[in-house]
Amino acid sequence: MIRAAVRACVESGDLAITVPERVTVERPKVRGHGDYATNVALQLAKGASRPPREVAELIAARLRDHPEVGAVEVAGPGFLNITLAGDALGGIARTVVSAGRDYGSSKVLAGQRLNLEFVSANPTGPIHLGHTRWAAVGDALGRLLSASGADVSREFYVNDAGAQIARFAASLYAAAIGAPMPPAGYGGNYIAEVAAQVVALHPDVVERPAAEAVETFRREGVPLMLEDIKRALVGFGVVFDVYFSEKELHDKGELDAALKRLRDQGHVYQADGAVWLRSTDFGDDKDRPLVKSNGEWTYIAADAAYYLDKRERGFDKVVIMLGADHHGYQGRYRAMAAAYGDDPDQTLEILIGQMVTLTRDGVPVRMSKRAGTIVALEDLVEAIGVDAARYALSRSSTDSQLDIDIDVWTRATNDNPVFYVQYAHARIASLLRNATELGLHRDPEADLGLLQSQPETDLLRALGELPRVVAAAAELRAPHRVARYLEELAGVYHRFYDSSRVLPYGEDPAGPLTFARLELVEATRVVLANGLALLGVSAPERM
RNA sequence: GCCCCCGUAGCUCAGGGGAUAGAGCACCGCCCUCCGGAGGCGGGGGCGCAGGUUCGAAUCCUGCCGGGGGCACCA
Repeated sequence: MIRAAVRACVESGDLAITVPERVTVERPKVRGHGDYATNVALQLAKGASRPPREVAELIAARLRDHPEVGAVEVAGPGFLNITLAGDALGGIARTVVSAGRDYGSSKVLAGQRLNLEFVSANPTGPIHLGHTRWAAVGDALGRLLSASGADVSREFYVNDAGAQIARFAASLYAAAIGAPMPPAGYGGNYIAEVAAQVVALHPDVVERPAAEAVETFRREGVPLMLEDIKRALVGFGVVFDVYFSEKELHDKGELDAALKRLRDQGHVYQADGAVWLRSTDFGDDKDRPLVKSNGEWTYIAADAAYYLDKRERGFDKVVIMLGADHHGYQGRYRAMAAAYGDDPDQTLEILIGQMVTLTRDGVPVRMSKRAGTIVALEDLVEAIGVDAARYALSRSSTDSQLDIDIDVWTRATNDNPVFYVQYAHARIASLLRNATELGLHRDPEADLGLLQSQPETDLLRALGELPRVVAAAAELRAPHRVARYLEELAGVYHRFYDSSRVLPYGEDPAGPLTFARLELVEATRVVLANGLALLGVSAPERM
């Protein structure tokens, strides 16, 4: 709308500039600044060689011709404050209600094929807290990207090959025969549990020669552990499209193919008995080995093959979510992509999430019943429940370290943000139930132009924000924006509710305002439910 | 030494270069004639420090200080 106004100014010769690709529109914080505000005039003033306020006046004149615009004001150094026509604002409620579950979705990312890899916990133990953060954030991001029109595949990379798997198998074997843990073995009760399951499948395994027995524990134990991980994730509401096996990459010869390709492109050399990728040519701070001097593949070699596999499956962009302790990977990963001839800025995106701790009574929780010295997903869920866990993990920027205080997240008061938002939804559901009992049914023809009070228009404006919030959260890979928006919306709704009676008192008849407000309430319910769904958090009818 | 993240109210945290920097908690004072008080209203209180870029900086750049995490032929 604003771009159209600018274009009109340009076409009529009023402004000698090019129409900008996109203009910034925001919802002003201060009420006196209209429903929407934009700073285009300030940005265009220099190019047009005209004072900002003069530019603003020209654009304002065009905007005033728009049917949905009530008033346009030029303010301050050249801001445009736009007030919508009264009935246009009410129309937001109708838009929301008729779109229902789809409200908030868009096509802003249509045409993008994204591979979203997250969690990717080694199948050598339960999912720990850091992975759990990614489970919540990655899943929410997947939902946001899909809602924004992107074609997303959610992927879990299973590191089922290599040294850590050997240690896992050796640990299982040791547990089964009652031997001491091998050096750098895995601890925790789950080792004994998995070992017992393998023994149940192969009662004679402990009688076999050690090498053969360890191989049996590897072959049977890894899938059992992976099933355990999947179960925990499903219980957490997180479903992957693909569990991708590293071992299959090896078995299919994809590492050899990846190495050959890098070698053919001239980025590989021999030194000290190892095979190296000249990653320093592509901005890495040192070269990286692909094959160790003992002939084994390195992890980065498998990553190279995996990246290539994803690209060959047709993904435009490979998104990988990693913990802060892996941030050093970025350089070599980017270098690897560049060595293949890709532009890492276009095809690779590595998201780094900071650490998570769990505290109870102000002291960090460090132990897990089952997982030993790590805190596992199941410990978090047991402590605060799935909804609170997912919400707590999703409501902060992944750039910030996060501490989850069990006391806060189990409290049933509004310093527990998830309750604050869910309560607003439950309260609305209750109100709508009461309306039904009174025989009042929502009227799609209700006169929404009656919604003119401050609390009503504030609520309408807030409801109108969801599509922008969703699109921004998807593009910026920032699901926490949705949570913060929901908290704000819940507050706006509570203020409306407190000031505006919806249902008629006692025996009073329902009037046109009753039906208008019922539509507004239903629209609020839809937005809260949709927002919570994007975070994978339930929207309860009762609490 | 080098790399990444963070530093905003007493606490936990929002804040996509814009107007008077926000929310919850905590503290003080209020609001129940019927829709869930798990609510609402009001009050005090803040951008680590120093430069720079810009019409405009919490936001971008540089340096410093403080906290966390990395820097393997481990994963």
